[in-house]
Amino acid sequence: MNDDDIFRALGDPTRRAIFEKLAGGAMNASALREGMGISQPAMSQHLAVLRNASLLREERQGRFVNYEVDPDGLARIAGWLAKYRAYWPARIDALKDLLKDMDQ
Amino acid sequence: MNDDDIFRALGDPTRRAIFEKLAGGAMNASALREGMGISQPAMSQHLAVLRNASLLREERQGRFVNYEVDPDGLARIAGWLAKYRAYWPARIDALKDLLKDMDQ
DNA sequence: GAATCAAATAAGTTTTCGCTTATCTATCGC
DNA sequence: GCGATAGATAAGCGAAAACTTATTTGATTC
Repeated sequence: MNDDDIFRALGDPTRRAIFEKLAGGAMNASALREGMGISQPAMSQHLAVLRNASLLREERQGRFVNYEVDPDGLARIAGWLAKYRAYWPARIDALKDLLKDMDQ
Repeated sequence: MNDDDIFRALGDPTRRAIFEKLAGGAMNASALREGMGISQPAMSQHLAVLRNASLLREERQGRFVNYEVDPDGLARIAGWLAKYRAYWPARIDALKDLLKDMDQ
């Protein structure tokens, strides 16, 4: 797992959509596939890329494999971003939200 | 400019290296090229991709073109990341640093 | 204007990526 | 064990991406 894997994984719009969907709650691969017009192997391959980037974790449950967001990958992005905080404009709503959230 | 352009731009290790270098201070394309074994057109193409993703800004100065980090792209990543803050582990040094920085 | 230098663009080639179909592995219920 | 289902893996193909060399554009200096 490194920055390269992470950014490359997120560079694909389909994978970002998958990640976004999983952020709403854990799900198995078949459930994930619903809605997005994607073949089973394609989904499996995307999941492997995301998992390999520490953006997802898998947990086998019988015949199904449940996927969920892995905070490690996100933390890594946050770390990368933190290196450039000198450049962030002072007033970004997202950051203010973040501050509020972390402050309590 | 959208998330797609941004993540795709950062998906390439050479471009991340260019960005990292510029984060240390504005620089023209030739200066950037020093150290990294990259041809002039390749650099120019990479810069175009980064600029197109709002990660860099250019400013022509006579015969040279000075490049610098554009906060817009970074803000966009921060925004993307903020959507998933529910998943961030509470104790990440990078985030604590960030908090300290923003708090004053 | 001519020569020079920084950078962008054009065109072509090679490598990488995302997809497909086909097959394999693992777990279930009978 | 057998058939069915969830998911992973293999192999191959077409499109996109990153590079190359060659050329062009723009600004400088003489």
